[in-house]
Amino acid sequence: MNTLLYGHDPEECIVDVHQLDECTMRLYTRDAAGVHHRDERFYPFFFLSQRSHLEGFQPRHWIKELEGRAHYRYVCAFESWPALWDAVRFILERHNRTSLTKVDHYASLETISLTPDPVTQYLLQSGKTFFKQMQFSDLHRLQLDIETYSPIPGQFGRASRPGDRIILVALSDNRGWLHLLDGKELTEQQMLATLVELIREKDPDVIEGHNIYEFDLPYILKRCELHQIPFAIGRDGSTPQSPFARGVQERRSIPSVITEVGGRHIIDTLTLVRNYDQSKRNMESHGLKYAAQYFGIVPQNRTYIPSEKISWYWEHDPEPLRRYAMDDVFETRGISEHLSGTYFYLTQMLPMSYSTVLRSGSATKIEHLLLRGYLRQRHSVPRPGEGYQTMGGYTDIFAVGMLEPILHVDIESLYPSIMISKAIRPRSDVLGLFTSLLKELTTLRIQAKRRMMAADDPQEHSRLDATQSSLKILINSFYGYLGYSRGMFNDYASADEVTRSGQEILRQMILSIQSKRGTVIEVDTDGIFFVPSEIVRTEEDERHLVDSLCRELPEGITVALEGRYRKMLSYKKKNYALLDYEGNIRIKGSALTSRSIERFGRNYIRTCVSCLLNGNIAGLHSAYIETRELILNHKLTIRDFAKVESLTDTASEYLQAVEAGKRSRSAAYEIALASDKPLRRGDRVAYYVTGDDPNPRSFDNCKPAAEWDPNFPDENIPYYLRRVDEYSEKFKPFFSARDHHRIFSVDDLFPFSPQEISILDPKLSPNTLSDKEDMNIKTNQ
DNA sequence: AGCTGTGGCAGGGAGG
DNA sequence: CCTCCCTGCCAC
Repeated sequence: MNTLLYGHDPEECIVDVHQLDECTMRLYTRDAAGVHHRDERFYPFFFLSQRSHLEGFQPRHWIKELEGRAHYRYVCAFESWPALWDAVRFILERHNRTSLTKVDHYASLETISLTPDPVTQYLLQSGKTFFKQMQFSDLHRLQLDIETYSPIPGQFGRASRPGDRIILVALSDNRGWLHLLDGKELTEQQMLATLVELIREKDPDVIEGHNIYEFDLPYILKRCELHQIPFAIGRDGSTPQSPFARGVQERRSIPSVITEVGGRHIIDTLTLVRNYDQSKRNMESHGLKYAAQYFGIVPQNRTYIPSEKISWYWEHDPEPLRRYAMDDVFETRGISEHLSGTYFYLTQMLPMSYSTVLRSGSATKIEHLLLRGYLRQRHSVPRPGEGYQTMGGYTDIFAVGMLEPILHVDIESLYPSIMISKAIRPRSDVLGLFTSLLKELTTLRIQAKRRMMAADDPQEHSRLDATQSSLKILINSFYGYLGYSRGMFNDYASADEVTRSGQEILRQMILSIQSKRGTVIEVDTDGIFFVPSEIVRTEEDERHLVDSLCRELPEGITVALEGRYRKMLSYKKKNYALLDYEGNIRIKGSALTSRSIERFGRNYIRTCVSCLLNGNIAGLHSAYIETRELILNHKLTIRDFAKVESLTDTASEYLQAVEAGKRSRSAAYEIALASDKPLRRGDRVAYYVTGDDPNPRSFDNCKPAAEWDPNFPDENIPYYLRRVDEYSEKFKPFFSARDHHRIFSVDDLFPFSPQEISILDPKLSPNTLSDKEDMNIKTNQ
């Protein structure tokens, strides 16, 4: 089983048609009654996107249409290996190809691409790029950034406009090399040719850039095309490719993302930042400048130039622009240094390329591990099961208000621990790889963590930290995979069993804390916030408490003290704020902190929460008054009151849903549709509300944020004042109705005085946990 | 095209 | 007013 984890070398991957005989399958058939029958014979097989590829092919074969498959719709199974080879030759001749090479590993069971793919082939042939036995610091990484010019004032350079061009190419690498190709000295053709030369000469393993997939590379490629210069930067002399540049996408003209080049890896630091923020969720933007500030890697005397002024600077004062470009690549390197190590080490464990590891989700990674095991053992794989998961984590709230002091305990790796200790796994995993993989990875992680603690060398320490955190990501994905509707090995009943056990353990721990005179405040899935009994005074006492909680839980389940806090503001389930002993405040939950709340609202709520946690009643009232004043006097700018929403649907999906009455019109979509830019999935739209109706239908009283003019501010003042009152409503549970009204209202004849106003005692749920459960049972009946 | 899960809160629109 | 439904965002 060990060998499963040391992947990504040629013999572990089904890379080309010569290894096809590693692939076998069982056929499953469904009869009229819907009952599945398993055909006991094994067949050689491959997968096809179109049945027509085999039209006219004589030898006996089965073609079955797959359900729920995106690219490849048919599986073809042959009774014998010679029949398979006949079919392969037949297809090759029909399509005038000399070789078949598969492209991506997700598809390793279902795909033989008819597109020769030198990129992947080269990646797989070049031992260096497997990263086996390599350390992150051994990688030669090169950072690249281009600046573009447009003769039209205030416009960005566009790759396809002949008058526009690339004016600067900034390069750096992790060995300290910095280089600038300058359009004042070189023509664009010369720059592009030199760029190719430089990359080939430097021979990096990895090329990095911020938004390099969707901006720098496509731009460079387009310019190269115009000048008829091959952008042959691959180690095999190939040009960058999109892994999806195959039939279907080309016809639909979906812009393909460039992610692969022969023998090297292309890494977009924008993807790194997005992935990072997906788990942290506290970044304001994913742009290079903000991210560099966020990670504290801004060079001294950093030059900033707004993008619409680039052309002006180039014409009038190019020197700052050169410094700006160099600062960009320097920051790109810093971000990659910070975030890519984890993916690098993951690539050593998964049968995927570096950039695929970066761009794929966690369930895909688990599936690849399982698939590799099945392929090696020449065993058939199941199809995804139908059904749905019915259960999740247990969440509850037992107290609302201000509480102190606070302990936060959490069960370590709850779901993985349950799956290991109860050997919960997909029933379709007949080889039993799921549990052994999970155990193996957990053991490796514990070892890595132990060695990390012991490591003196800071570099060794950070390497081990990256390793263990990448293992953690994998380990935590096993549970999600069970309930994944498209997972070949999914098993909803097993997923329910995991969550059911989790709920049971958490309830047990709540009772345990209550029996020790602790006041439980809020619980969520695997963690509990509570006020310990008064006899728990020292940190020593706290440790004892945690130890005794641990002893009362089942074997294999451990509890850790996750944090200790001075005060907690408990608002609703999954919504609370914490004040630690250093005076820092952490706010959690979509009701209190959310991107969909306007910035002024977030600031206002944060100020109020801070005042509450610090017992500053006067501060609440002045925050209310000041926020109102800002709105009334047009002191806010568009960045403060614009609402930013992201769009999940395409234009046609939205319009259809509205037409069908399935959803109502929404301001964000209407704004996006009205603009001249095409609406894309995931676009973020910033808009504000206009008019003077405090309760407007926002979709016909809204304007794009970009159209707001500070000289003629037309934001809807009554509406935004109403928002302040709505936000103030959130603090109702903390005061008597009278006090709340006094704090959150404008001064009348008598000026506001915080005297005699006090924060209410917390409202404890009158019932114990067991009462609550009784109630639930009653209401269910 | 890609694609781990459930639970929970808030806001907006539509219709009573 | 209220309720229902939908979406977006967030916690874990």
